[in-house]
Amino acid sequence: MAFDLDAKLPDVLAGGYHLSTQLQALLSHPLDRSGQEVAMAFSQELSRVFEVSMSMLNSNNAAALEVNTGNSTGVSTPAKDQRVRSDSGEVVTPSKKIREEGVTSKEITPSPHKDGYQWRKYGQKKIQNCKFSRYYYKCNRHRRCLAKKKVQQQDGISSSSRGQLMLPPVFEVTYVNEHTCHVLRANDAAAARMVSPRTTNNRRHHHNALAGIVDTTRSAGGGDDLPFHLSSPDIIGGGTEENKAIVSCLATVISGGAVPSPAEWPPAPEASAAGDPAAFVPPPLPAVSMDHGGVADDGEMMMVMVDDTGFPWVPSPSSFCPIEEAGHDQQLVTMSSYGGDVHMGVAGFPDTTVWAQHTCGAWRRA
DNA sequence: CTTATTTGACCCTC
DNA sequence: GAGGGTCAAATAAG
Repeated sequence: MAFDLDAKLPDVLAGGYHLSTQLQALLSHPLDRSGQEVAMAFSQELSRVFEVSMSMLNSNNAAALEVNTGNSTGVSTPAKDQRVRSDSGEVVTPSKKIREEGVTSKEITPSPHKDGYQWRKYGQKKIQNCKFSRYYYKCNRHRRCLAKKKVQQQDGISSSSRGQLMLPPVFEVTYVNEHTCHVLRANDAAAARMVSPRTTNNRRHHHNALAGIVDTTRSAGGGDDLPFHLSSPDIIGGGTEENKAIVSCLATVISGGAVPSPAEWPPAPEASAAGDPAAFVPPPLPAVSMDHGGVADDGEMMMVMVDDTGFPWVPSPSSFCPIEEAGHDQQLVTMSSYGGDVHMGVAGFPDTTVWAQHTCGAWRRA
């Protein structure tokens, strides 16, 4: 497959899809030597498709995407989003509604809704010279999350010019603003705990946290309306002693510091409850680092951690649950990935002694 | 009843 | 006035 220098990304991807289909057909029955060679050739071409696509995306997003705005001129996104100077000299974008927003990324995808977030549609607009309407979505994980996205089905690439093949619809997804929902939700969880630190609800959450289940129930107490802003990462400190303790616990774990040996660990709560004397075996320390963390101006705790793959972790809604056991008021913090299906628990005493941490959704015992 | 979606109206910029 | 983005009342769905 030769790559036309003027090729548009959707065309390159369409070609890749075509190759993939042919390769699948080829692999559907046993291959002789020549068949293997053909399959290898297809595979190499597919690799090139990915290389070229990545290159186009990385080198020049606007030009590479050739966002089809309908005029088919091949001209990249107009200067609408370019910043200009206002009368006061302030650098702003022309549109008031876009002034405080920024396009964070664009992508071409056949599945515009599978990005790990929950979105609420708030508008639909027929765009001039576009065959398909444009859809507008806001992040639905938190009412005050600023993230939005626009989804525009691409014209003219639902069927291949290369012939017989009918391709699935392809969408251009434009993401606007970074997600703030993870921080807002962390704040909600902390606020809920501050409001009612010893309720049966918390006990239920405690159980869920131990089981690695993310309770997606909205936090009570009108947390959505709490004032919040993320300060710089150096804000650790301040706030309640409890919050300080939790932050300190996490910092200890993250830094790989004074974690007790397994022999020093107390039994897992559920092991105690079940009368099971089995040892509580900790998993290896995950390679994580504190990205943001500390106590906000209003005294609420927050944190965002990033693991060695750059994946962010945030406190789940079931975080910060007290464990009243053996006379200790232990704190359990469950960190949750955005996907909600992988968890890491960090627990400790208010005296900042970290006694356990865990990955992969459940407290594991030998 | 609550939540999500639809869709016409409105706002803003060019 | 055109065009794109957002709002919000009406409607649908669970």
